[in-house]
Amino acid sequence: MRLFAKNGYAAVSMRALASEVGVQAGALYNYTPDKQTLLFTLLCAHMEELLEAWEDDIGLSPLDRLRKFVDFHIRFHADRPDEVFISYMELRNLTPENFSTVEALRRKYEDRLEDILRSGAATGDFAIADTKIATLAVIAMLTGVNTWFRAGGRLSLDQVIAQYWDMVRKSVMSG
Amino acid sequence: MRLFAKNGYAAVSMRALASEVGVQAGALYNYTPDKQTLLFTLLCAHMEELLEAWEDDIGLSPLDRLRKFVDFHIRFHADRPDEVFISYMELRNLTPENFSTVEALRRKYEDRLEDILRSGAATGDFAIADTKIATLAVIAMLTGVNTWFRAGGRLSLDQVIAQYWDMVRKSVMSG
DNA sequence: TTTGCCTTTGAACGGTTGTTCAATTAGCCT
DNA sequence: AGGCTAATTGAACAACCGTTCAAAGGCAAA
Repeated sequence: MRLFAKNGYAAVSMRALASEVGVQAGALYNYTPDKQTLLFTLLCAHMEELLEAWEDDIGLSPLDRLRKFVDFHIRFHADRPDEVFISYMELRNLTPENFSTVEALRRKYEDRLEDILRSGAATGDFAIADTKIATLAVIAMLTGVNTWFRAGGRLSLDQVIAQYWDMVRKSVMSG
Repeated sequence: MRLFAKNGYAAVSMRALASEVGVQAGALYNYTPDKQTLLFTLLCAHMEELLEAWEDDIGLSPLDRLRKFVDFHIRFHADRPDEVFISYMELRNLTPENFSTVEALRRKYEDRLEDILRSGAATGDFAIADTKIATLAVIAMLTGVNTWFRAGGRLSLDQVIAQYWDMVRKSVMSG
């Protein structure tokens, strides 16, 4: 993960991966059939961990569910910068079938957010023209945190989350 | 641009680039000292075109300036999917010096938006806790359009811009 | 201590990489 | 037509790529 994130999948050789774990290149083939499958496995594991970690609470109001989602998404992604970076940058290095699998997992995650936005739109708590677009807009905004946030910087993660929540909340609210 | 966007910088050989323009690999070295500089030149040109294309109008209200920015950003980026893709994905393939140069251009562009947000915050039109964060949040949200928008899809670009403008406007507005 | 199995090595495979360069070609000026 | 310059070729370079595999090594059970 570290090597892929820093240098890119194509630029990391099996020999470099092997030397990172103190082994010769050939030995890696006891653990993965090829390099492509290794990337696929890493991306799948990350997406499944993401899906498993998110727990919705449909007893809450749409607004509270959304707040919880924003908090969860930023925290989960901030904890895993390498995994997030790879799963956005290296999708094109997957075979078409593997890409479809990972993309389906991502869409499944997006659906979690769209559910919240739809329910809020239904109750009139939210004013959203198109929930699919709003979903993608919010996720892009939240995931963007990873491109600049560094622990120990000017702002704490809590402060960052507070402001993002403020913006997300207003962006979907009616009135 | 097309090849880099589709396959990634590292996966495109000089021979592939040459054959795309109907020439042998050696001939490319009359136009670039090396592959790395070619990428750098492309990224620089794109960022400079972006900066040159944006024209602010400080005579307008902060809200109108922001509306104009949203419209401009989405349109400019939707017109250049390859360039945008590359300039987000291939930054790590630049040497440190080249990376700094491109990053400086990007920051310069972000400053254009932050100027607007700051002026709106100063007049009280906007309610923004931290203009730097708001800048990055808005740009991430707008640039995200490129990951899914395709001309001829369910929504026209005008419709997309309208909804993004609605969300951006609300996210920075007071009240 | 020996057996048997699983892991690792290290060399080798054919192919591709970015880059260089002498030799050739192309195109324009006189 | 001849001559000069600039562009292009095609071969060559050393280095590295993902992957394979016979040989060697490590280690627990008998």
